[in-house]
Amino acid sequence: MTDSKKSRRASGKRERLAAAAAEVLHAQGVAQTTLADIAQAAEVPVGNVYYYFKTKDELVEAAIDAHARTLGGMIAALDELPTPEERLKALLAGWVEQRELTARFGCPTGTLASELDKRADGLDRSVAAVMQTLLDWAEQQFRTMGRADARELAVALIASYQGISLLTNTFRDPGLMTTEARRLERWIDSLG
Amino acid sequence: MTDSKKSRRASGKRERLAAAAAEVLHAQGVAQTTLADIAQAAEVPVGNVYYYFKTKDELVEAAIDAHARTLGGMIAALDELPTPEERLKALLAGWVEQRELTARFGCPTGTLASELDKRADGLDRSVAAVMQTLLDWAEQQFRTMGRADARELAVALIASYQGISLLTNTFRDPGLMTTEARRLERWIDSLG
Amino acid sequence: MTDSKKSRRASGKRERLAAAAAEVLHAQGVAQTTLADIAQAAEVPVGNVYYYFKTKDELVEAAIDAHARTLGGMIAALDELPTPEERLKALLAGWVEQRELTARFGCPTGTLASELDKRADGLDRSVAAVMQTLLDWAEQQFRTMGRADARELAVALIASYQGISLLTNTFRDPGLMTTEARRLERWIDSLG
Amino acid sequence: MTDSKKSRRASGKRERLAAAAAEVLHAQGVAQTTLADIAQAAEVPVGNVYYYFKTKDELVEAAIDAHARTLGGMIAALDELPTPEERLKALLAGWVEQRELTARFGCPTGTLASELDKRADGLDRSVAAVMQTLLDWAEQQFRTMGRADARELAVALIASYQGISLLTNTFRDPGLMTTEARRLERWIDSLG
DNA sequence: TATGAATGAGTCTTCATTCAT
DNA sequence: TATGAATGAAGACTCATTCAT
Repeated sequence: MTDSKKSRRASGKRERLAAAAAEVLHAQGVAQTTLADIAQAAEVPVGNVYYYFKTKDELVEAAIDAHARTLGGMIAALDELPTPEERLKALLAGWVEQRELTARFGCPTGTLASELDKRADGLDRSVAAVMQTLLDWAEQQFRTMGRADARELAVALIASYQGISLLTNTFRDPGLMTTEARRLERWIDSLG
Repeated sequence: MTDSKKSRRASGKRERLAAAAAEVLHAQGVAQTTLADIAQAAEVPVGNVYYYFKTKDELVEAAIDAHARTLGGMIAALDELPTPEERLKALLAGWVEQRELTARFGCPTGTLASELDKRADGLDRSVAAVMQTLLDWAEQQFRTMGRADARELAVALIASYQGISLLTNTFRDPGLMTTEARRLERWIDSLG
Repeated sequence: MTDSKKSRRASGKRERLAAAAAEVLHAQGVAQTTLADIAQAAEVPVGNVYYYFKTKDELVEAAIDAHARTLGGMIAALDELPTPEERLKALLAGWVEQRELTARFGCPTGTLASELDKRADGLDRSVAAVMQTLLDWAEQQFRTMGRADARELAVALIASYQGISLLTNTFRDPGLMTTEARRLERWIDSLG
Repeated sequence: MTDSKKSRRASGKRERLAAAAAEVLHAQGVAQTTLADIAQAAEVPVGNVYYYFKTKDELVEAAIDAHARTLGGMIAALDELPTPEERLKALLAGWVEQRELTARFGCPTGTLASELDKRADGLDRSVAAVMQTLLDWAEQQFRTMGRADARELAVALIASYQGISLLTNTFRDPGLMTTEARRLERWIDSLG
C-alpha cells in the first residue's frame, strides 16, 4: 500500500500524528521531543506510530510538511487581497496575531530551521524550502510594487520577522512583535 | 576551595573546557553535543570534566559566559570609536567578517537562545542576558545619536541581525549577510 | 473446517505461503525473515497469514514440509534409475546443478537444521526428520550395493554434501561443489 | 585511548566479554542471543558492554576472533607433532573429544559461518577467514605428504568435518562423530 | 586532582500477534 | 475469509553522571 493510499484512508491518524508532531515539536524542539510525547499528544500508542512513519525523522518531515501546508494556506488567503501593500501588511498583522505563541515558542519555521540546520540529514533542506517559499512570495509582492531591489527587500522583511520572533521569544515579550510590526508597516509605506 | 580559586589555578583546564564548549556547542548545537565531544575538544578526560563542572548544564552556562566575555570585549573595542554611527557601522562590519562562520553555524547567541529557550532550566535566562547586553549597547548608540526611539531602533537592528543570520545559515549563503549589512548601513545613515 | 480441508480449497494461498516461506527462509534465514517478508513474497496480506497459520513457527513448519515434499519428489525420480550407483551419482549431479544457489544460500536442509537446532521448539525435530529421510534413502542404496557398512557410508556421503555445501556457501565458490562431487563419484565407484 | 590499550588494561573485562560471547553465541546462535545474555554470562552490566564494544556486531566479531585464537592455539599444538599423518589424526582426535559439545551446539565455526552468511555486514568474511586458516593448514599437511591434490583433499576433509558436525548436532548423536573420525583415519592412512 | 571504568535510565525501533470490520 | 490497523513486549544503543583508585 502506498503512503498516499494510507493517507486517504478513514481515521486520519496519519494526519493527527503529523499535526500533533508539528505542535509538540514547535513547543519543545526536535531533540527534546520523544516519539512517546508525540504519540501521547495524538492519543496513539507508540508502537502504532511506526505503522505510519518508519522513523522519527520521517515524522519530523511530516510535521514540516504540515507546517508548509499551513503556510501555503495563509499565503493563498493573502493573495485574495487587491494590492501588494495590503498583502504585506496583512502578513504583518498575522505575525502580530501570533505574538503570544511566538513569545512562548518562537517562529515555528525559524526554530525548526535553527535546530535542524545542525543535523546532517536532509531535514534541514525541507525547512529551507519552506523558508524559500515565504521569501519568494514576499519578493513577488515587492516586485509588483515596482521595486527593482525586490529580493533584497524580501530578505530584509523576512529577516526582520525571524529576528523579532527570536527576540520576542528570548525576552518572552509579545510587545516587541507589535512594535516591530508597526515599524515595518511604516517602512512598507515608505517604499511606495 | 571556591570556584573562583579553581579558575585562578594554573592549568586553566576550566577555561579550556569553557572555550571548547562554546565552540563545539555553536557548531553542533546543545542537544547534539555530548560531554565527551567537549571533553575531547578540550583534550580533557571525560571523568575529569566533573571536577570542574558538576553538570552538563553548568558547562553550557560556562560556555555562555565565555561567549558573553567575547561579546564584552568586542563592545569595548567598538567603544574606542569616536561617534555612535561609526560604532554601529563597525558592529555591522564585524558581522560581515563572521559571515562564513554564520553561514555554517548561525549566530552563536541566536542559536543558543533558540535552542535553550525550549528548556525549563535557567540557561535561557543566561542567554537572554547576553542578548540584553547587546541590545542595551545598541540602544545607547541610538540615544547618543539623539533618537528618542532608541530602544525601538536597537530592537530593529538586533532583530535584523538575528534574522539575517538565520537566513544566512538556512541557505548557507554568506552573501545575504553582506547585502543586508549594506542596507543597514544606509539605514543608519538615514537616521542622522 | 480442518486444515486439510483448508488446503484442499481453491485459492491455494496456504500452499503459496508455504512455498514462499521455504524460498525466503532459505535465502534469508529464519531469524532474519519477518512474517511480512513471507507475506509479501506470497502476495498475501499480512493479517491474512494468520488465517492459515496460527504462528510464525507453524509457517516455518509448513516450509519444512514443503521442502520435504520437494526432496521426496527428487528421491522418487532417482528411484526410477536401474542401479544404486546410478541413483547415487544422479543425486550428486543434482547437487552440482544446484551449486549456484548453494553458493549463495547453502543447502536448504542444512541451513535450516543448523539454525533451528538452537531453538527449544519442536521445529528442529522436523528438520531432523527430513535429514533422516535422505540418510535412509542413501543407506538403502549402499545396502543394495551389498555394503554391510551401508549406514556409515550413507552418513559419510550426506556429511560430505552438507559440509561441502557449507564451504561452497562460506567461500561463495560453486566450483568447490563440482570438484567434491567428482571426488565422491570416484569414491562410489571404488566401493563396488 | 586505543582498543589495544584498553585490552592491555587490568580487569580483562574485554576478554571476559569476548569469551562469554563466543560461548553464548555458540550455544544459542547469534540472532537468538541478546546483549543482555552475553552481559549476564560475563557478569557485566549491560550498559558497560558498550564501553568495550560499540555495537553488538563488534562483540560478535570479537567472539569470532577469540574463536580464531583458540583455533590458532590448537593448530600450533598440532604442529609440534613430527609427521603430517600424525598431525591430521590428532586433529581428528580433537574433533572426537569435542563430540558432546558438537552434539549439543554443532561446530562453532560452522554454525557461525552458516548463520552469518545470511547477513550483509562483513562478519561473514571474518568467519570465512577462520575457515580458510583451517583449510590452509590441512592443505599444508597433505602437501607435506606429497599429494598433488592437497587442496582438494583438504577441502574434502574439512567438509567431512563440517558435515558430520551438522549431522551429529541434528541427531544429537555424538557417536556419529566417532564413527566418521575412524573412517577418516583409515582414509588418511590410505593416502600415504 | 586525575581518570578509566561503571551504571542505569531513557529512547528509538522492530515485529509477532491480535482485532475490528 | 479477508485485511488494514493496533498493540505491546522486547532489544539495541546512548549518555549524563558517578565511582574507585
